Amino acid sequence: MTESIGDNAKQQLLSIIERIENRETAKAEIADEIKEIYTEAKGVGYDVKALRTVVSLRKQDPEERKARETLVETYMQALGIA
Amino acid sequence: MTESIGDNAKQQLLSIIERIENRETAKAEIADEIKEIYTEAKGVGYDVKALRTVVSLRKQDPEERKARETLVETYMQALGIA
Amino acid sequence: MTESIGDNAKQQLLSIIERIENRETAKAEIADEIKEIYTEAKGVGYDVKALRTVVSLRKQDPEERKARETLVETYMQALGIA
Amino acid sequence: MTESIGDNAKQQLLSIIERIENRETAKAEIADEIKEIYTEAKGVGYDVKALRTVVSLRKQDPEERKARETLVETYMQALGIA
DNA sequence: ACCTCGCTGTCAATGC
DNA sequence: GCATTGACAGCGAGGT
Repeated sequence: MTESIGDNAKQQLLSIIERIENRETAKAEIADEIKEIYTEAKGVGYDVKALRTVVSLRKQDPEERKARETLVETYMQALGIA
Repeated sequence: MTESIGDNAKQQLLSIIERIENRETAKAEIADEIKEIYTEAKGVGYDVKALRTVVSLRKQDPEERKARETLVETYMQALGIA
Repeated sequence: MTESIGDNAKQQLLSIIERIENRETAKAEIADEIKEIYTEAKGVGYDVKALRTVVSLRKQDPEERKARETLVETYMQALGIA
Repeated sequence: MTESIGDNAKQQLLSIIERIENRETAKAEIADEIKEIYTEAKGVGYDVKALRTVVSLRKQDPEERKARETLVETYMQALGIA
């Protein structure tokens, strides 16, 4: 026997770790790209925070969104806040 | 010499750590209380997520809030979303 | 009947919101105190990040901690990292 | 004039938003892949939490890591914790 | 169905 | 003052 179970285990572990690291690198790169787009947008006059809100709103189901918005307004009015 | 510098240092470090832990415990208790209030509110029919939104809105400066809201709407309309 | 259901509901909602805000204020104060302690410690030469690690380690169950640490070391050695 | 400034602005905004959404989608897909790898590893007997720790440790600069670790141990020993 | 835990996004603090 | 980094809270998934 030229190869022990231990070696196989090591290979397997290494493979798992490297696959994860590989994907994490890719993810980090994309995160950077997103950041760059926001920075660029800011450079031409957009409000980054508002843009983030827009992106977030577009992600949500319109029905759900409307429903919750109404509820929030109801609560706000009950508290005497326009 | 009955007391070394090391002992003083240990005492100082211990004091720091214990003060931090003491405050963290207090903080965690309050966090639990907040959670309980939300749970209780949910029990009598309130929508927790909407309540959180209300609390969050009340925290913000009304002027700022209004301004950003307007901006978001402008963006949304430009995108053809009511 | 001098009071409508609506008024009761308003009172209830206001009570909930105010209780939450009250606790959140208390929580924020404690968070500030914790921050101050770290700042003070930094001022007398402690490494804040290391202190945070110590606080975090002390929070964990020693048994659990030891077990996981061993496992991590096993993995690290399999990967050829001391 | 067949095209107003407003239209250009709309196009620009739409472009920004779509580019962001596009990258966010890609990022979410990768995050899913990472999750899958962990799940798979768990299926063949690995401790997911320990794996995460390993990945995290490998990310850090060895020098820095060693230095801070030493500091943490110093503090721990001063507190009488092995 | 609850509850814990990890992930993500937000916010504030710090360094350049 | 801006950009980066780290702490923190909210959200969602998965396990019990």
